[in-house]
Amino acid sequence: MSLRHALLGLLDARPASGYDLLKTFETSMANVWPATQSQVYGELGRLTDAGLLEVSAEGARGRKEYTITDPGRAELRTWLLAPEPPRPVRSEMLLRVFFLDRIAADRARAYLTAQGAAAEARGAGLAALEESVPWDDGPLSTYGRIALEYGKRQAAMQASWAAWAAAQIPADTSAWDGATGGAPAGGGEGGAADRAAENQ
Amino acid sequence: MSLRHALLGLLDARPASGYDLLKTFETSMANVWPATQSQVYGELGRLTDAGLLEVSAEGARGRKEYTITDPGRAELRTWLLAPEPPRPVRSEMLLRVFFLDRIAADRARAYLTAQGAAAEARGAGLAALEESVPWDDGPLSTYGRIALEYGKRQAAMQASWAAWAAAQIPADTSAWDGATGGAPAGGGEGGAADRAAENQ
DNA sequence: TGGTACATGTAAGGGGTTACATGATTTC
DNA sequence: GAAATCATGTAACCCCTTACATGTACCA
Repeated sequence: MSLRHALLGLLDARPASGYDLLKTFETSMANVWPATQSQVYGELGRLTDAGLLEVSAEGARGRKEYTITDPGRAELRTWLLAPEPPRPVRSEMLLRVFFLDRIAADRARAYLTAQGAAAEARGAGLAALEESVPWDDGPLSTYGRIALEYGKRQAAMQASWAAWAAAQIPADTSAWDGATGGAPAGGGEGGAADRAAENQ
Repeated sequence: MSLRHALLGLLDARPASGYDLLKTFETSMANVWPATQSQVYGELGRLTDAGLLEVSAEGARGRKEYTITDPGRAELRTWLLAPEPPRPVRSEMLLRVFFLDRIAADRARAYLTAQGAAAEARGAGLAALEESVPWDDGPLSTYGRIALEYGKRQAAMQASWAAWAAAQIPADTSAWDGATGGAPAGGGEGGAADRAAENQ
């Protein structure tokens, strides 16, 4: 239930309306914890009912400004300090890799190359962003740079992995014929790829 | 709707029962695309209704063995070849980083250090797994190694990022007092951290 | 006055998690 | 005979996405 904590975190910095928060979710937070209009308004209502937020002002056009309450701040700090168990990770990309032996080798290579190109584009976008931000020595700059650095390193890792991976597929895969997609037939020993993805 | 494709991919290799598939989701696929019992049995029913699977045998204890059909294979290949738009990514860890200025610097440093240790443990687990698998030159080994390598590189990247990040937090943060969590007050210019996370 | 931005809300449906519920077969 | 394993199914609930629905204020 982290949308709740994202809202508390943003409102802990300054009061805001649903509309204000929504813009943040569509821009700044878009790649960390995106949320839709429907979700934001709904959760603001629930947080208010729960006493973690309160409506501190009502403005023109039905605008409601929300302010975090003491219980809300307590909840935020609890969440920040509690090492909750990591949620299950799903990677559609790795799922595809898992089954890439079902398509022709050149198609598989093209898929990996495209993934690499996409990662490089993401990395370039982040580098440009880093240049455009006037960093200082304050906490916002420090943690902002840390978050941005994660994205840059992840993009770089994905790009180099994809290049490496594409090169792993041999130019001549004629020896694979018959083994491709065909059942290893044995009643349950599982293929190497099965075991390999464990603990990814 | 990738659970569907995970099931088709597994059944494209060999027929299996829901119970068999379930074991795969709890072990081999656990870190690529985990799924629960509830989900697997439900989706197998829906896939059968849709004609992408068929019940090819019924065994003891009500066991049903599912086999992929031609339309099922076609759907699998379509999915493998279609570059669908990437789904939104959510990272609870980065969301916490985003708000780490709300807690004391030593707590923040401890959080990052713990993340690094967890990543190192994952990496070690993958290295051990790699050692234990009898790799060959076949397609299963090739794509299995590629998937595993992704996990190893990601773990290494996370560990080194976490170490770097912890070191970014200055030993003396007394200069941060007052700026921490306090609203920049301005009506919407946004802090550096906001902008920094953009496009992560 | 017409368009854009501001501003909030609801409804339907998909996918996932947890928990409940049941029964057959094998193994010790 | 008891326990573990095999084997399937259902119900409730949560979170998210998309789409529908409505109305106000500002600006050119």
